[in-house]
Amino acid sequence: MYFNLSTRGSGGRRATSKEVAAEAGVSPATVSNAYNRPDQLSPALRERVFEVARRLGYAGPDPLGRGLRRRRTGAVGMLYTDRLSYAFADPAAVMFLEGVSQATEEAGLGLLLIPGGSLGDRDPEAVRGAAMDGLVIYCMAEDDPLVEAALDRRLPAVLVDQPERGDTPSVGIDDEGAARTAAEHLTRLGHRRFGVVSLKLTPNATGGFADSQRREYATYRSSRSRLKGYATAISGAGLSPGEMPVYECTENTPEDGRVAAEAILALHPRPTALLVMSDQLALGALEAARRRELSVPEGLSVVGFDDVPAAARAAPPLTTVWQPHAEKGVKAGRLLISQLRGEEASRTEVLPTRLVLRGSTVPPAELWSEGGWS
Amino acid sequence: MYFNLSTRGSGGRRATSKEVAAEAGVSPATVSNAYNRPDQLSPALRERVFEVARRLGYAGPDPLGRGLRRRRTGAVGMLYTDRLSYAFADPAAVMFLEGVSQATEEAGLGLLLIPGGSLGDRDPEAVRGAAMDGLVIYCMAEDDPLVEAALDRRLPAVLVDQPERGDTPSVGIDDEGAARTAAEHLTRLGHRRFGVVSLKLTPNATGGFADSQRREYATYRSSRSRLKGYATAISGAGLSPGEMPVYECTENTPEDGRVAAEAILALHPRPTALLVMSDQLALGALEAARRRELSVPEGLSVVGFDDVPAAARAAPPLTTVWQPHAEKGVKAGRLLISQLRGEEASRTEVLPTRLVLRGSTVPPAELWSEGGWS
DNA sequence: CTGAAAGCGCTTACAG
DNA sequence: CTGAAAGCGCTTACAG
Repeated sequence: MYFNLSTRGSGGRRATSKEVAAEAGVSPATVSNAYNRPDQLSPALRERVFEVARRLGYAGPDPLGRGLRRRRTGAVGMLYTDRLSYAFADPAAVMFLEGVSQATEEAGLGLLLIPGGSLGDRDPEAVRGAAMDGLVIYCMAEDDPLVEAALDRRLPAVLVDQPERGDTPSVGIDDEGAARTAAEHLTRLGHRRFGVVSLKLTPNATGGFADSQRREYATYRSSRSRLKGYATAISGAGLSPGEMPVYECTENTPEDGRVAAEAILALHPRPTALLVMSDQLALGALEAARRRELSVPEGLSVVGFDDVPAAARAAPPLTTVWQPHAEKGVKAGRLLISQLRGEEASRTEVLPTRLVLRGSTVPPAELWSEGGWS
Repeated sequence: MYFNLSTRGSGGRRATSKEVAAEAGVSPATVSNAYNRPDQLSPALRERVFEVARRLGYAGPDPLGRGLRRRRTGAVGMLYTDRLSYAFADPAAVMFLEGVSQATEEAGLGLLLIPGGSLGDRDPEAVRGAAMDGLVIYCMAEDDPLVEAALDRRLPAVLVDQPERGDTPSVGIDDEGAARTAAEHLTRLGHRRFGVVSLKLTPNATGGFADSQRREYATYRSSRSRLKGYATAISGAGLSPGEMPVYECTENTPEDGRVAAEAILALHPRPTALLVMSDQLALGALEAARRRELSVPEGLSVVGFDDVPAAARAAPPLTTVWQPHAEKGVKAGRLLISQLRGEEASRTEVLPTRLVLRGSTVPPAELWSEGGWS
């Protein structure tokens, strides 16, 4: 035995297939065959190879050597908008990941979460250096340099909730249509004064009211499309969307939603309805109303987006736009896997959404006294 | 230009550093230096190399080639109890992952989620073949073959919520003590008849009431320790823990918790208090009580475990054992990273827990009529 | 500041 | 059923 058999990582040097071969008196090819093509050698010889491997502490072919030779890694990557750790704080992203992981696990693939660096300086090093066979690009800003870097890898890829790019397959929803439906629900109830609690419009968002130029040039497609959908509904009701206050949040958390809603509710005249781009934010908006002792829905209607589990359990239960997060993940994963298998994948999948009516929306109080709705 | 410049993955063959070198009229070492050691060549030459690289569609050193040569991948692995996709459905696991990803992202490392295969036949292939520099082993059964396979890799590793093994560092909580405290809270309130809604005791659990042997030989340490803690408290109150019904769930979901609680609440005499091993399960227990029109806490006390966000928002708010999930993840991640850096890591970290008293526990109804507690 | 050589650990035709 | 040879793409001393 000519090497160190320490029991733990850092210290211990692992045996190689070559060493196992030498010790077993066979060629490296035979060791490889023992692991990869059992039919290529006698069971007895195979057992002998394994026996020697066990003795030398050889745990099977090194993934890097094998990967280099075979030109694949057995893992797919995942690129997310924000710092990775934020993804786990966002229920919608978690459901999406659940779907992706279901697809990759079915295929026996690992799922590599790629670090994006801090938001200020997105560092493309990690995406350039990630060992993966393909990747899912989720919710990134159109001008995020990481998208460029990722696409430059020329790996099979799937874009999710992003604009099409080249011939890369994509999956998403009709954000604009869904947002329009949500806003139309409110205009039909008779609301005339709206406020929008918005997700980030650009990666470097600082938060606060967004002017019309900022709204127009949002680089997150979902945010831009939803804004457009809200505006279309407002215009359709004969109102002017330009005057509608849009407060931009920097994080998709109830805290940010609360702050945004507080700012909007301090306006005069006060909006009677809030269009909120996510349920996480909407949960915060409910809290803001509570703090102002403004009851929802009587004094304020709120409509969210996503239909995360907490939406139904909120007080009051939230009217919101349902979208199939997990299914989106499964679809994205499968689309990627079929590319890995060399199958021709469909180009674009647009998944359905649905407005879910719950307890957070009613006609505005003004109409009650007019007797128009009672 | 002597090769194919397709824009998408599957089809396009990527250029190699060798080809870039040839085209630029330099050696491969110089190309490597352009990417890895800018100080080793003139800015002008470096720019020329990049220019050629761009033209040929070379996106930087291939991670596999580089990884093999450098003997590291830039990613750490994560092994989870169950199918990967279940992890995303478990809020406690998600918070743990949030912590791990925070630590890995700080270090610029990827996080590779390793597929475990279906539960019936755990397939160690993926853990043998995963390209990673180290790994976190989270909540696995003691006899899960994947743990063996993972440790055989002799990579730096951290065990979480699992028994110590060799000199691998570990992080966890005092499950037994925390469970005892939870149960003592109920015995002190005067409860005498308990039921336990248990997490899985072994990987192949089929669900249902668990006899004493099964309880004793549970291979999930957390489950076994919590059972022991409950039993110690019960004994301490002069009662016999052996008679206490323990219903084992197969998944950590509200649905499973509901089914378990329904089975326990159908017993005669009916327990006045439920010791539940997770908040997810406890949420289901609340639902079971609701369906029986048994009000909590008046007719039934319930104490959970984990203190996930939904626990505080439940009706009634859940008395439960808080534990620092995210911090556990951060600690595990950092412990792993310090090993990767060759630093000597501490062996074991036991994080604090705390019983959080909320609205789901009161003295048993029997005592009220006796006037002992009013 | 640049290049030639060796080698990271493996697998795959191919020849026997 | 087994082995010798080539090579996957890169980086690192080392020599100049």
